[in-house]
Amino acid sequence: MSTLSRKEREYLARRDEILESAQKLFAQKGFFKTTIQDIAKESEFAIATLYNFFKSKDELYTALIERKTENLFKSIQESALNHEGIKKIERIVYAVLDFFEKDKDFFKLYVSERGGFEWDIRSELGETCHKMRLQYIEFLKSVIEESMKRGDLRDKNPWDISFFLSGIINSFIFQWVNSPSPYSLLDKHKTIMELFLSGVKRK
Amino acid sequence: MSTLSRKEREYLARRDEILESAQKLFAQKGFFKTTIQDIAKESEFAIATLYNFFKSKDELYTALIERKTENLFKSIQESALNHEGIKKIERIVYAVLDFFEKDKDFFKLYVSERGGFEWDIRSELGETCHKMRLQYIEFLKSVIEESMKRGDLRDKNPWDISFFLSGIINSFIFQWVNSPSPYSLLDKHKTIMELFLSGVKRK
DNA sequence: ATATATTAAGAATACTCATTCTAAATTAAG
DNA sequence: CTTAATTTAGAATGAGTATTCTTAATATAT
Repeated sequence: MSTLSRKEREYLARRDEILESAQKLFAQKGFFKTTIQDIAKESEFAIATLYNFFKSKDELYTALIERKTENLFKSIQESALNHEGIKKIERIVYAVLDFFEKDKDFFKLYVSERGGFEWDIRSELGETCHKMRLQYIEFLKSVIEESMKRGDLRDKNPWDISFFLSGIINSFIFQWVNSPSPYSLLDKHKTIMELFLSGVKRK
Repeated sequence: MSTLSRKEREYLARRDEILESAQKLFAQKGFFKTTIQDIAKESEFAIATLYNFFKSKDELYTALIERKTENLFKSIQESALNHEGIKKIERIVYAVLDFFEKDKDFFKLYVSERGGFEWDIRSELGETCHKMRLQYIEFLKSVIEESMKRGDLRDKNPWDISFFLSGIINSFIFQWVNSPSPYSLLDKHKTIMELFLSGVKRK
């Protein structure tokens, strides 16, 4: 039995429905071309009702990105527990692929906001996204440094390697999101690790 | 002596000025938050004058992206001439880095449009960008296949390797664009090639 | 120098929304 | 059942801004 009353649970369930509808539309058409009316229709709530849940369109969007980004980081960190060295990196890569495989739409928002190019530098959302992105890269860096200390990886600038790894992952997700023929993203896990570790040169 | 009349040359020069001003603003604030008035002020032309050069804001933006993207591909292809195998790949990577080092603002637009997430699926701009992106990846793929045939690279799915390579390049440019401390992007050329060829695993 | 075409400035137009308001309908609670 | 709160539909409001129009100024060409 939950500690929340039925009313509270229903409130949160409705809020989630709105967020999911909004995400679908934002991923399809982008922030600016998605209207509140679109979201109202998709979620089957009245416009005025949406404003009972969120103060503004911006707040709705921010809530959406923040919630999911937090989930992503939580998954990544959990997946890394109880593993060390290269195995730990492998678990992280798997967790990222798994997360986006289950939530393709979110990837579109995630990369759209990466760097916050569509936002004023001082926008609140830009700040939040930027912070989370740093948090992610910081974590990657710490894991990579650990692996270098263990002697699993060559000694190189750990920042470079973090960007290298996230770059590979993103480009494979990107390819998958845009591919017309559906396949499982997780199938690319092995390929990604192999390329990351050994590159493409013939020995 | 050019084949164009002075008038024509001046016309094109003005057009270029507008495009450069627009690029600066679009890179700073994004497409939707940049107004025609902003562009008029920045370029020091009147609003009505802008409409003598471009039918609409969309057309201006499209012209901008297309022109530069074409330049990028031209540079890449030229740089690859008279080289073979890994050396050829190295020249291509260098050309990309060099291009964006000289035109940081354009990178922001380029990645914002990659995949066209901010656009309706049927938008004309989305189409064009998508075509050019394919053209780029096709070229990369052909060069990589060539290298595999020569025995320089291991035999793998050439699509995967193309995305791998473009992913590495993009992530290093991305890092550079967002970095507060300025450094030369070209300095990363060696690192990129090394990672691409040999990965990070300790031998 | 005069006629023609181009450019400028900014007002006028026309839309598209985000957000708020209103009054009726629905639901929950006592 | 009655009262209070929530939800709804859709109209009203109010910004913002792309695009066009008008008229004056400027440059170009003959």
